[in-house]
Amino acid sequence: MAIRTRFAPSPTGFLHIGGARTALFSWAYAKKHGGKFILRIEDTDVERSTPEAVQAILDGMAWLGLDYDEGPFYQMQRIETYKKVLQTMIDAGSAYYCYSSKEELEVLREQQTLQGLKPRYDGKWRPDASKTLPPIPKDIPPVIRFKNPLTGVVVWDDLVKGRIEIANTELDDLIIARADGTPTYNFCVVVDDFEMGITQVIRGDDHVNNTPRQINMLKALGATIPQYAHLSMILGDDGQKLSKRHGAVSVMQYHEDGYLKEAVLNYLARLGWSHGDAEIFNMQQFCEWFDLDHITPSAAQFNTEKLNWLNAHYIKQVDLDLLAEDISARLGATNIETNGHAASGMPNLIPSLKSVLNLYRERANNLNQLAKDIAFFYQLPVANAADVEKHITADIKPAMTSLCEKLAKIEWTAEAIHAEINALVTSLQIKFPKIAMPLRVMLTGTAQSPSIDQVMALLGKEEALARINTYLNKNLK
RNA sequence: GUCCCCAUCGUCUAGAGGCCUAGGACACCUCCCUUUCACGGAGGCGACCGGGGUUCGAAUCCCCGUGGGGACGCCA
Repeated sequence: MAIRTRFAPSPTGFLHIGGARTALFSWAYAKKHGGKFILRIEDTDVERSTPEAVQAILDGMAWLGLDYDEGPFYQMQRIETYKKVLQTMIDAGSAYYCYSSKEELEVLREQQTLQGLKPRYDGKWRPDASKTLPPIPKDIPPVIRFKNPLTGVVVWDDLVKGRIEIANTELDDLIIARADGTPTYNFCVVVDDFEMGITQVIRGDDHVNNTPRQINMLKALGATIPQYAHLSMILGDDGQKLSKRHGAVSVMQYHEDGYLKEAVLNYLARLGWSHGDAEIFNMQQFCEWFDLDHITPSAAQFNTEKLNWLNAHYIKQVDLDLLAEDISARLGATNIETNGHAASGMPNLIPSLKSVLNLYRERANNLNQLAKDIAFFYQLPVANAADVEKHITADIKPAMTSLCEKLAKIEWTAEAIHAEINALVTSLQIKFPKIAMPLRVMLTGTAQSPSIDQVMALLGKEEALARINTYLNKNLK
């Protein structure tokens, strides 16, 4: 049978890391088996669903490249279908009207909780051959409840957690349509999974408790029961549960925070799933390897350090044109131009972004940091005061002046620059850093950079000498 | 409270009864490289929650604890 999986978020917020991983696993499973991946928006909670949230989810999936074969289907556009099924179930006696008011149910729940019982519907309106139903109140619009079996157990072989067994006595008759006639979550899921021919339901394990109810309804509808795979949750970096109040962020936030989607995908893939010792792999490999057997049933803690490590890897690997495009956008966001125009106060030629990235990508693990680190090529840096004080001292002025004179005459390559500095430190019998460090601070504004000769080569002769002279013209301490 | 789930280095994990003196990765530490900071390379530290079984043999199977989590909505 053809594999059909689905991702079914409710649009009440952005696509967070847990949702993204669920989508990724569902997507990969379909890809692996040559099946279809379906996107379904579960928006039956009209109060909390928003179009912005729908868009945020779509954006998140688009960024990660999680393309779907069918959908997005919106449940609110399928109301007529649900109503038909609802009527069928009432006619068949597998669902019934319930006139218990919200207030009444609340009192019931309170009493049960007080008695240490599991809060549940008492079956007041459940039709039964052996009992007569109370008279129907005029002023209460009824909800529809599913007539859950009273005995027996629901069993399924969870693809990640193994066999799970829940007694029907633990379940009550859940509401499948509200008083206003709109169907509820558990019911819509059942109808949709059935009608959309879903073969594997891969979702968060907060749904484990819904599964027996859904299976019972599926059975009542005469549907084939799909296989279920319940993924455990992802904890925050601090081991705490992720929530709106605590630590949960949109996947798009990772983009803003300087992460490559390749790193996020690879990281997410390894969170709760493994393929032997494989740590670094692309999505094509992932789709080939992916299986449900190697998913850990226990919760996983998010680890930013490891994400950073993967990010560093992919910054080195990613296509240079794409990297330049990304960094250019990040620089542009801070009004730094990189394409041929000189920034204000910096009259000389500027190096190509790609050549700069070629030198700098090796040492970066974050795109924002990378953009920040290379900004000095495109605008005058504001030097770190402590570095200036430490490295640019009056005693280096003669050496620096003489170096500038030499540099002015040479062909501007890293090798030639290096040779000049070397000749200078040799003749003066000083250590290389004695010259390299002040140069670094003068040129880049900081005491950290790649080989200073390579930085200078990229900066260009005029600009490099100009920056050095700015300091030589000052009174140095 | 009731039901369900989970439990290997700090973290992500390998592990399907003997291949385990428990492997890999991130982080951390040391050394090397070096022109600073990184990158990179080589090492190191570091775990089977506890107790009972089953078995010739248990990280692995079973039971009981303990700890953590989830669910108990006219939310999804």
